Amino acid sequence: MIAERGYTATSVDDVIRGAKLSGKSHFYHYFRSKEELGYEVLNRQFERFTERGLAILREPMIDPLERLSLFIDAVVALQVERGGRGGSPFGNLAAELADAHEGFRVRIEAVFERWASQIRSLLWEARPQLHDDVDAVRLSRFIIATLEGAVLMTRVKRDLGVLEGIAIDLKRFIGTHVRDGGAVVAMTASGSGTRGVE
Amino acid sequence: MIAERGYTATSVDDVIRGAKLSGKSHFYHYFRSKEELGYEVLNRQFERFTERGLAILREPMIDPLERLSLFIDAVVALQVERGGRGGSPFGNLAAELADAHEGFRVRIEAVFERWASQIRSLLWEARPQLHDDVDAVRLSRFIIATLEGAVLMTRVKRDLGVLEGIAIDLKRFIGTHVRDGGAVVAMTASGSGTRGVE
DNA sequence: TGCGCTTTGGACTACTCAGTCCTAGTTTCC
DNA sequence: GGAAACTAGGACTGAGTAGTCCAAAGCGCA
Repeated sequence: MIAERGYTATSVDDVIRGAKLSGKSHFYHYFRSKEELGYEVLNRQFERFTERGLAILREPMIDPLERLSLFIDAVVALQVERGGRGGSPFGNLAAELADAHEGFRVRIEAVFERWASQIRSLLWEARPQLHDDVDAVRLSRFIIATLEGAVLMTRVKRDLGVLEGIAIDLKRFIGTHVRDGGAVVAMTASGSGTRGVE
Repeated sequence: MIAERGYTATSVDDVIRGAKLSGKSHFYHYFRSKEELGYEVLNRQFERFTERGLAILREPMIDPLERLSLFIDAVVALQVERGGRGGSPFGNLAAELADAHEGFRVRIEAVFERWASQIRSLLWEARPQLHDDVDAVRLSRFIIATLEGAVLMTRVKRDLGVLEGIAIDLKRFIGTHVRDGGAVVAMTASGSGTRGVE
């Protein structure tokens, strides 16, 4: 509920009704405040994202750049599953609370940082295939920002084709960092296939 | 206030206090509802953005790709002005209301569409300098999504260097769409210069 | 049997929210 | 002069908000 409707717009009573609890006392038996619930939700969202998304970045048997491509596909797939609604739980909370609530801000910052560090170490692993001047810090931020922005635009336009198109361009951009050895074509090869129906 | 704190988090009473009005009646003399105020705010934000941002895309005396680079610089500068706080008024409202409030959703969609169409026509103008396979629709969406995502990440990390770095990469990506004629270096040349202090 | 955790259910506080209604004085402009 | 628009100020409704408090069950386990 928080991921879809936002933190402020989700009342404790809504949560209680949604979870079919008996009343306030039941809720406050487990959470000291709504804030604490929000933190816990953010934690669990990140855990889920770690399992279903970031895990791909660490697959040891697959070529790192291929993994990165698969990860981008996974982000697209996750969004398709939800029908393009809801968007990114991190991006949503960030937009809502980054300026207003320092507690959330630092936690969301940590989420992005852990995400970025996963990409950085993948990039480090792929370094023999990449140009020497590739800035892993900058590129990892670029990838995250573009994906977050893409998910947001997709939600506004209600068109999953937006996300798919941006994913293709993002892969292409990553491909420009790859040495032109001839053998490496991982990035440009695997598009996500189906285009959204307009 | 709405751009900074969000629509839901900004109460009508806050607005009245901020504008030093005498009371509710004064406010409701001009706006039928809070919703209508929100629409008007969105309109004005877009007008301001049109004047101070999108105008650059239409400058007739400057090379189109150079204009695009300058526009990206302007987005960065606008964010620097605000100290990285507040983020994009469109992105914020989008994240907050895209799923919950159809009236805002369509209006924000229209904003992004008008923005994208400006970039598309610039790309059309620059077409002699670009590769034949450049997809203007997709590229325009990519640029907007990346900028929106970058502004959001910058706000979370409280580091303007994030936005500046992404802006550089974005220009570089646009540069990969340019024909290698030798003369065209507009994109890679003008970085925004200063790096943020970490 | 008895202790402690969990569940149930509701009453209650103090506050904020958008929006309405009413009255009265002040500009502005035709 | 007079109508219409604007400013001022406050009382009020009805609904929702986070959070507290209390009392009585149900529960598992030693």
